[in-house]
Amino acid sequence: MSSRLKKKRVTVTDIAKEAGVSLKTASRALNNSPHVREEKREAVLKAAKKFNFRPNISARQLASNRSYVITHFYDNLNTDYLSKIYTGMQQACHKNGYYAVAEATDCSKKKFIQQTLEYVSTFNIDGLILSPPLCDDAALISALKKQGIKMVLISPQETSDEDYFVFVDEEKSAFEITEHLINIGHEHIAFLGGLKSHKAATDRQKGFVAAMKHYELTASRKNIKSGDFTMQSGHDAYVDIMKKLPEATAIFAANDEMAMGVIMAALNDGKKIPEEIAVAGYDNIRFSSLFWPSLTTVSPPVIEMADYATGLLIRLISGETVKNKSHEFVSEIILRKSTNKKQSSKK
Amino acid sequence: MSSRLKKKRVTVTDIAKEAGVSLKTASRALNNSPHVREEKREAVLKAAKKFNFRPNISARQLASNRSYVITHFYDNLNTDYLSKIYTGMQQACHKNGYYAVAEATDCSKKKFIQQTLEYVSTFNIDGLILSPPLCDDAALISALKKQGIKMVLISPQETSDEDYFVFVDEEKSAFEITEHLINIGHEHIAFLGGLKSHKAATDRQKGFVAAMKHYELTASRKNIKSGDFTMQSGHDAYVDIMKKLPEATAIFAANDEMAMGVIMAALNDGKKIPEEIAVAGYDNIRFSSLFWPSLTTVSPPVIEMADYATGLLIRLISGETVKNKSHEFVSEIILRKSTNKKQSSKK
DNA sequence: GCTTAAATTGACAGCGTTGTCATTAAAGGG
DNA sequence: CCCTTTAATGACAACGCTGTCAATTTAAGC
Repeated sequence: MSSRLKKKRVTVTDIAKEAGVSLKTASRALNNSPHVREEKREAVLKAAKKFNFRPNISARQLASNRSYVITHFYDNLNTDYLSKIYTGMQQACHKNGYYAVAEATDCSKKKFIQQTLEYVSTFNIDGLILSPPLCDDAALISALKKQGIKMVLISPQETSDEDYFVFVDEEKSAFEITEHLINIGHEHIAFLGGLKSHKAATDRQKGFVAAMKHYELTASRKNIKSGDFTMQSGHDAYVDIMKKLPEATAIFAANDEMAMGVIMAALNDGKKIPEEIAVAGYDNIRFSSLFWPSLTTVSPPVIEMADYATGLLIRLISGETVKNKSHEFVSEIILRKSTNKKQSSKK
Repeated sequence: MSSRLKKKRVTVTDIAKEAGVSLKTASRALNNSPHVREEKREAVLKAAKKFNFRPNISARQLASNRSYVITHFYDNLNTDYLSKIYTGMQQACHKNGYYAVAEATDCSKKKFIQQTLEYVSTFNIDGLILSPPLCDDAALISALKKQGIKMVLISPQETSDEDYFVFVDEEKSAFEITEHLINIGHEHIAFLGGLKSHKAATDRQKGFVAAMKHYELTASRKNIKSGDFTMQSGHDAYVDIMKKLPEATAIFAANDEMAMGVIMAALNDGKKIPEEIAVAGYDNIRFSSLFWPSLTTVSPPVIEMADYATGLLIRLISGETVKNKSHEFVSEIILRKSTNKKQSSKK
């Protein structure tokens, strides 16, 4: 019974016939070209809907000499972060008929810049998203620029007014989460920073110091330590902090892993969390909500940032001129069990 | 000076001219067609190399009516797992000139099957990779089959000999890691299982029981508990285990998160790890190596599985007939600090 | 060496879009 | 109401590759 007819694809030609216009007019209408009379546009869109028309992406790519592919280059093992970026890219790509691809690189390799350029030209990539640490590789970026390829950077450390980028105000968020600790009654708060070379870490420290000063609490050598972002270093720092500042009742670590190390050391030390020691982190890694006790932390809106960055990139690719070269995002403070006792508000 | 000549693309025609053959012969040589004389093939490949020829993917897609895109559909928030699958897919895709795409779905939605079918036809997807839980959605799979789309499943719970899939022997790995605990001297080992509905969890339990029996140790209600895969449930289970089986010196949890919960509860309980309580997990989530103490666990070769699955899929797409519909993988046992004391080998 | 079968090769027509450019219709100016 | 300008439209040629099928070459058989 089931006659296996080769299912014919619906093409623009079919739509044009149905709508009683030429192929090209149909194409224009479907691509939001301004040079189409309103009534014809409607007829075309109606026909397209009727036939459930989907343009053939390959044909479009071939004819327009664009790939409709945007690639995110990364050199980063934090899959959590990568997935969020990919999700954001997908969101923006879906809206615009683009493809999102993620590509790992190894920027320590000598040939990586050349390989990247080759990749871009082989696949005729329309645009790039670069995340840390690649977004700070001046040599890579200038090589790409020379090729005339569009790109948008996510959270670069150094910003130039030549580049398009998105970023998040780390200092502000650090201020706010410190403020939260102060508001719930803490006065002796220690900060556990990260590597000096990491701009985000120093920004977070600035925010901490600013908040402490604002509330007339001391922020000095005594309550500012630094780690290397690992859980182990968080553990060690706790021991150190308790030695030098035994009156501390709260610790704010510059990333979640160190915060978890702090929590484990504190538990090991017989302290109750959050009753005796409150702990806050930064980043909202996936594990922060699964951890026990769940971790109060700062959640950067990575998905939104990637979505915005990709949308911006697509506009650039389309030849639009965009005035604002950068866009600021604000992180969310996520209150969880590691600081949440009775919420004795002091405010 | 730099005359902005529009960089001309190298096409198959150029290669053909250089090699002194026809367009079609060049095309054949470049596509490993068997019907080309060796000397001509070499000439073509040499010319391609000389001109650094890269085929235009869009043109190929258009002419061959294939998209060269493979999509991984998932409904899973474990970014860690997803990233590994994507990496494996990328590996296989790179080797074969395909694109890898990852697409989130929500299989609780009514319309999700229809949406999936639409997606596949819109983008003319050549093949699909399905991971849990989608790989066990019979309705989805039969709908896709009806469309004639090729797919390979990753770790399905139920296997049919109609489907192509890759899987990993959970029971065996659970046996091995239990054996490891026994080998380093433990006799009273508790198992912390997961949800009954989760086949992997019951397999892991079977492996545990088998190992215990094999070494003539008891595995009964007393030392088999179950949790719900969360860290909190690991914590609670530890308390329970210590009540019912105070002589326990090792705990094997059916996933890493529960294992971490166990560790935290044990530390809180004043126990030293691994000296007084050894803990092993399962899955090797990213955090397992960052955790402190780092976690002994079972690491399923997800990247390799995805690589293999994708390679298989590409062969199916190419029309190859593959006899072995499934392929088994073996997980690696990763020994870390949470069990590693002196390695008092008993064997 | 001749006939037939098999392997190789190439001419050419698409694939479904978009770009170009010439043509036609509408609008505006006097 | 005619002439000029501007907007709208359509014919047709790309885009770079693969599929089809007929033409040609090579190998095989006797």
